[in-house]
Amino acid sequence: MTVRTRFAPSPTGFLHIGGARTALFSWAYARKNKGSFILRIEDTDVARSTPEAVQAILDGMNWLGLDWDEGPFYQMQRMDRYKQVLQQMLDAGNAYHCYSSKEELEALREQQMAQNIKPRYDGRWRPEPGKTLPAIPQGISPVIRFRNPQAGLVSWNDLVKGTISISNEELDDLIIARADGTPTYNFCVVVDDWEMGITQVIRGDDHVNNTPRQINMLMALGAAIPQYAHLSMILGDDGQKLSKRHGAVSVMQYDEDGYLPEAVLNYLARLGWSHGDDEVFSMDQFCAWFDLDHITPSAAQFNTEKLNWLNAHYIKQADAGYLADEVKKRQPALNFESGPELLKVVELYRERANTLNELAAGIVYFYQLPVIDEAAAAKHISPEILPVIHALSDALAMVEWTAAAIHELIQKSVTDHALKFPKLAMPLRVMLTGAGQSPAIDAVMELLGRDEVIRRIRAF
RNA sequence: GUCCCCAUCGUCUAGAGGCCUAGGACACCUCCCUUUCACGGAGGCGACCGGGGUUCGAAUCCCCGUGGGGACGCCA
Repeated sequence: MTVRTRFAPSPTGFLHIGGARTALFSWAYARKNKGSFILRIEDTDVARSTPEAVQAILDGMNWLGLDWDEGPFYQMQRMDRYKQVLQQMLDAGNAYHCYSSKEELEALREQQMAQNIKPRYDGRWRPEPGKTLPAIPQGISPVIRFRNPQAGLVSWNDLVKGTISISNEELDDLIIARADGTPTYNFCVVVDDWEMGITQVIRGDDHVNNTPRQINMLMALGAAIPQYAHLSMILGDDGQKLSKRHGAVSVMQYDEDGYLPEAVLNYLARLGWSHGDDEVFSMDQFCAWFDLDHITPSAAQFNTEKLNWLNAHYIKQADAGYLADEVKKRQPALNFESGPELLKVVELYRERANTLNELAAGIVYFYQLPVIDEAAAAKHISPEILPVIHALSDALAMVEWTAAAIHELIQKSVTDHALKFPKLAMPLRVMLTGAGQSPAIDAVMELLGRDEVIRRIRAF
């Protein structure tokens, strides 16, 4: 059977890191098995769904390069079909109208909680042979409930967690259509997974409890039951649950912060999944290796340090032209025509940066006068060394302008004055770059250019 | 409260009864490289939640604790 997986976010916010990993695994499973990956937007919560959120999710998927084969399908555009199935279930006696008010149900819940039992619908409107239903109240539009089996066990072999069994006694008759007639989440999922021919449902483990209900409905419809794989959640850097107000950020924020999609993808792939000791791999490699057997069932804590390490790795590997473009995008105010070729500067600086933003910030002094770190200046630029540097700058005016020749010249000056190399290199570094750390000073000088180097030295 | 799930270094993980005096990666520490800071290289520190079983043998299987998480919506 051809593998068909899906990613089914609800457009109530951006695509965050947890959703991204769910999408990644679902996508990879389809790619690995030469199947199809379907994108479905679950927008039946009209009050909370927004077109902006849909776009944000699409943007996130695109940035990561998670391409889908079918969709995006929008559940709100499938209303007619849901209503048909709803009617079909009503006709077959698998569903029924319930006239209980929200207040009534709330009271029931509170009463059950007070008795320390699991709150659930008591079936007061559930038709049974020989049972007399309450009189239908006037002016109330009923909801539709699924007639869940009352005995037996629902169990499935979860591809991540192993066998999970839940007794039907734990389940109640869930609402599948609201009073206004719109179907609810669990019902839409069932109809869609069925009709879209989903073979493996890969989703967050907050859905474990929905699974037995969905299986029961699928069975009532005579539909094939897909396999389920429930991914555990991702915790924040501090071990706390991610939430809107705590650590949950859009994947696009990682773009803004200077992370490469390759790094984020590679990091996410290794969060909860492993392939022996392999840590760094491409998405092609990942798709070839990916399996559900090696997914951890336990929750994983996000670790920015490791992401940084991977990001630094991908910056070292990246095409210099790509890095240059990213730097330009991140330094819109700089005039790159006024200094050395950006490609060369990027090559010099790339291995010192963990993020594109660090790279972009690090190369600024090549294109505008640096802000001098006063502490570094005080430490390295002494009155005694100044004449030596000035003499050196005179000599620089006529040396061949290559890093090697410049280095030789500095070395000669060092020898002539019986100094150690840093005695000259450090003050030069501060004068030219503003700070006490930089790439090799001769390489910096070569790129900066003779005129600019002499100008900056003469300012002291 | 009820039900479900989870549990190896600080973190991500390897581990499917003997290959484990538990391996790798990030972080941290030391040394090397060096012109500073990085990069890179070599080392080091560091874990099987507890208790009972099963077995010749358990990180691995079972049970009970403990701890953590999730679900219990006319949200998804």
